[in-house]
Amino acid sequence: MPRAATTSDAFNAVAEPRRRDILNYLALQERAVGDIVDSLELEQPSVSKHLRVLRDVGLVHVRRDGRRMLYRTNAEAIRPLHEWSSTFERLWSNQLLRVKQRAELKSGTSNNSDHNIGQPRNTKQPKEDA
Amino acid sequence: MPRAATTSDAFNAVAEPRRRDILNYLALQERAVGDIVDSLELEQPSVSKHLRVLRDVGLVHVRRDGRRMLYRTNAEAIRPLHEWSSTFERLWSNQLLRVKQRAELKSGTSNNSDHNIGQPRNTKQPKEDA
DNA sequence: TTGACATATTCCTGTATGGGTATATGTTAT
DNA sequence: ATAACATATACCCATACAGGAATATGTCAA
Repeated sequence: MPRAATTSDAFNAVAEPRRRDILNYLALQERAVGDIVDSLELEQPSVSKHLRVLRDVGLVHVRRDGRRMLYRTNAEAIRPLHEWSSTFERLWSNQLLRVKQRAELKSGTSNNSDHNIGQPRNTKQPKEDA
Repeated sequence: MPRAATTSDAFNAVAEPRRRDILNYLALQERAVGDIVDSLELEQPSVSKHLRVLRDVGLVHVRRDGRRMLYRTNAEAIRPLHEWSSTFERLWSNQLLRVKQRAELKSGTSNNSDHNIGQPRNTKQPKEDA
């Protein structure tokens, strides 16, 4: 099986840098395709294709204005991504803290006691190691 | 050109659901490959391959323990993802707010005044529309 | 209707997957 | 040295890109 479709979810859609650029660009104002082409310096067909993907995943909204199509980022659709990454937020604080502590007191006192993100499905806790 | 390599950055690496599962699993404790295999119910070679990708992107740390390899999530490497998605945080609040406002007062008073994420490169502002 | 303008879609192609299976590499125990 | 255990790599394959070029679709203007 190849990689999952870019249209399968926000994670896959956003993996492409140009699409992130587009989302940034469309975050505050709705814009016409031509504006994206000019501003991001991409080929028009390329932009249309990227927009197609973003649209399929719900990352952008579209509206017709005469002959133009106005796109705008749908921030809501980015939330899952943000929430998933937030799961690790406190971890990197801890990790930095740990490094600090190790540097200050040169004794090996490890503190391990975070929260939920542990076992996903089976919850089949092996030995343990830290 | 096909899609960018999964090892090109965290965004691409994390696009694969199994890899996110693995990162979740390795978030709190370092674990041996076999434990991941058992817990996530994946084939061993598959897990090794995913770990290879995660390792190349710096999303996990490895350490040898006898014949076992102990992996652990490197939360730091997830930050870029979190920061990018955070850019849109206030937007979805605003969008929800807007919907609310529209529902309450049925007059069309749009408020547009966010922050930076607008033009990426050229800064070629078209008309305006909200 | 015809043409200009704006955007979308189609076709073609090289390539990097991810899964499955088999096998190589590395480490410990006997 | 040999076998068992733990992981990593190598192969093979079907597939979904993403870019480029050409063309189709849709809308407004004259």
